[in-house]
Amino acid sequence: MTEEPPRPDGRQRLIQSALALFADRGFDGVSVRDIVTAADVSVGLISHHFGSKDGLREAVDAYFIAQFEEVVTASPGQDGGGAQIAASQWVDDWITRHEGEAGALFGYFRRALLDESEWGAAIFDRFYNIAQTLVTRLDARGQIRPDVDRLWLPFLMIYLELGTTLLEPHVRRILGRSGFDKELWRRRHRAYGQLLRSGYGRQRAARTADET
Amino acid sequence: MTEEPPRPDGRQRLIQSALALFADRGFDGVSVRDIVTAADVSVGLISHHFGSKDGLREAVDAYFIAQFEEVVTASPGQDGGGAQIAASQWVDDWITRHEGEAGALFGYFRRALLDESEWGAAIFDRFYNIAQTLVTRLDARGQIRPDVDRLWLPFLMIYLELGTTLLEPHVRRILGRSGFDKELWRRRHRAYGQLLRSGYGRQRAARTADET
DNA sequence: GTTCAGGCTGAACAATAGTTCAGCCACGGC
DNA sequence: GCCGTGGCTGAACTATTGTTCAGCCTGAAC
Repeated sequence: MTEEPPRPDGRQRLIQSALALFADRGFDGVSVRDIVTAADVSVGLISHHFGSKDGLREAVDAYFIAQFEEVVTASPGQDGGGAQIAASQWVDDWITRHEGEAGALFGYFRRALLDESEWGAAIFDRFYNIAQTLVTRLDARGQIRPDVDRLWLPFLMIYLELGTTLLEPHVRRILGRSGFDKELWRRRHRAYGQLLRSGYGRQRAARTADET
Repeated sequence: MTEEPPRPDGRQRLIQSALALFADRGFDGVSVRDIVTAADVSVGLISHHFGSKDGLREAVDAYFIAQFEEVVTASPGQDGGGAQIAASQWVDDWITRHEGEAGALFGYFRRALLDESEWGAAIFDRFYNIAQTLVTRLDARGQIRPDVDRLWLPFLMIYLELGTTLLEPHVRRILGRSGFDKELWRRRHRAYGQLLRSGYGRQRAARTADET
C-alpha cells in the first residue's frame, strides 16, 4: 500500500484529469489549458496524443466505458434479469475498487446520459433492455399483477435505479454525505427493491379514490 | 386563433430564443451570436437590455421561474401533500396552455437540476419538502408499512416523479413520441402512483430471498 | 420643425479558445 | 561517439467568444 506505483505518463494523466474535469464542469466548461494544468503537462501534448480536444474526449469515453463495462457485463449471473437487482453487493465492491475515482466516473456517467452523447444513448438502451427483459420474465412467471402498466414499469425501474446517480449533488446536499456511500447505497437498493415489489401501502389495492 | 398577436419585442424574443437554445445545448454550448440570430436581432441588444450574456441568463431564469411557479404554487389544494400526486390532471392542463414552449421549459428544467444552478437546488429542495411532508402525513395516518425505509422513500418518489423529465430524450427515442404527450403523461402518473402504493408483486411481502 | 427618449444596430475591439510546429531531452542500439 | 525514436514542450497563430459604443430610426411632446 505504501509502495505507490510510479507516476502514470502524460497520456494517462491527461485522460484522468480530463475525466474528472468533464464530470465536474462538462466538456464545454473546461478549456484545454485547464486540463493540461491539472495533468501537469504542456498544451501541445493533447494534440500530440489525441489530435484535438475532441480526440481527447473520445479517449476519455473509451477509458470510461472500459471501467463501466466491468459493472454491466461481468455482473454475476450474466444472463441478465434478476441479477440486475441482486447485483448491489457487486456494485458495492466495484466502488471500493475504484475508490477516489468513483465520484468522477459517476459524474461522467451522469453527463453522458444528459448530454445525449451517442454512447450515452447506447447505455440507456442497455438499461432499458435489462429492465424490459426482467419484466417479461417476471410476467411469464405470473409474478406481476395484471393491472400493472407493462409499458411504464421498465422505465420506472430505471428511474429508481438511476435517480441517485442523476441527482447526486442534490441527494448529497440533503443527506450530508454522498449517495454512493457504501451503507447508503446498500440501504437504498433494499428500499428500492422492496418498493418495486410491494409499494409502501398496507392494503394492496389501496384505491384512495383521489382521481378517476 | 388566426388573429396572431403582434410580434413580441426584441427583449422578449431574446429571452424566449435563449431559453430554447439553453435548454437544447446548455448555457456554454450557445454563443451570443447563435441567440441573436435565432431572435432576429443584433448582437448589441443583449448588452443593451441585460448588460451581458450572464444578465440574459438571469432574465431567462426569472422568466422560467415565473412559468414554473404556476405549477408548484397554484397547485389545487395548495396545503401540499397528496395534492402533489393528484395534480397530474392540472399539470396536464398546464402543458396544453404552454403548447410549443413546454418542451423548452422542461428541457431548461432538466439542465437546471443538472448544472447545479443555485435555484436548481432550491427547486429540488422544494420537491423534497413536498415528498417529505407527504410521507410524514401518510405515516401519521398509519398508511405506510413499518418495514418501509423512511429515509429513502421521499427520494424514490422524486426519482419516479422527475425521471421522465430528466431522461426525456431517451424516453422519446424508445417510445417514439414525447413523454410529455398528454396520454402518456396521464398513464405514467397512474402507473407511478400505483407502483408507489402497491408495487408490482402479487404477494405483498414477497420476500424473494435473493439477498440478506 | 425641433427635441428628446428608447429600442435597436453592427463594425470594431480585447480576451480567450483550440491548434500548430520547430525543437528539446532522455534513452537504447549501433 | 552518433543517430534515431518517442514523449514532451511552449511560444506563436488563428478562429471565435463576449463586450463596447457611436450612432440610426421611430414616434410622441413641445
